[in-house]
Amino acid sequence: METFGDIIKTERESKGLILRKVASALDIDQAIVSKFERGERKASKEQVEKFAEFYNLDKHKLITSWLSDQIANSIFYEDNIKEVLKVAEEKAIYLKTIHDGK
Amino acid sequence: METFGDIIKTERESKGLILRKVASALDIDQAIVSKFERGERKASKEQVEKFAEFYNLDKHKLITSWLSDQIANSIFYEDNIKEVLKVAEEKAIYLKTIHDGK
DNA sequence: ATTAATTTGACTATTTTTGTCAAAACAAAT
DNA sequence: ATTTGTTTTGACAAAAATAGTCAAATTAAT
Repeated sequence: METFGDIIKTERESKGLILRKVASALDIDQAIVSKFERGERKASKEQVEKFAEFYNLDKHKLITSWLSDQIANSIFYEDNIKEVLKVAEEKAIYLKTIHDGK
Repeated sequence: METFGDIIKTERESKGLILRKVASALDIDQAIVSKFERGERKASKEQVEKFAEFYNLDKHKLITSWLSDQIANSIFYEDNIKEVLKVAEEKAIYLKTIHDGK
């Protein structure tokens, strides 16, 4: 249950890199990278992909982590989380079929 | 699997109301109500609650429908929808515990 | 064909998000 | 304990997304 921030922070530390280096390599302000790591700001999908490439992480897994963070943050205060997500899944899969099949 | 828009449109029609009436009762521009019904614009939570009250619908159910629409729209193009939602559920439930328990 | 109802789109205002920067806080090392 | 390196914070401005208003266009009904 790691957040996107946890993942990129752990990865950076395991590689012994400092924020400034990562920031310049990815062309993102280091203050922003710091905020990403602590979940204070939300990265764009493009930025998530940059991190995946830079740290050599599975892009799909990282995006899954990032997307699920956002969804979780948008509904954690609701009291019928499971129901909401169950319905959301049905709808998403339905939308997917008409999207693909269209 | 009804969307929020489907619900409020069906409800309006079953009660034989015209957009203008609903719009004025809820103090929302009729163009916006029309767009809500067709899913072209996203309502705020306050607006969803207004609709629930006006049409005498279960507030939680309507919010569930509205929230799930949004989540579905945000991920339907992903190819691992189920995984994303599974992780999101774990995270949301976790966040809920620290939120409540805090 | 007239009237009524809905939908569309352009426009503005407001809010939210984004990036940038410098200073503050913190940590490590000498 | 002061210097040096790193991370975090917050203020600010620019840019983008969202929201509401309105009138005209379209569609439907009588």
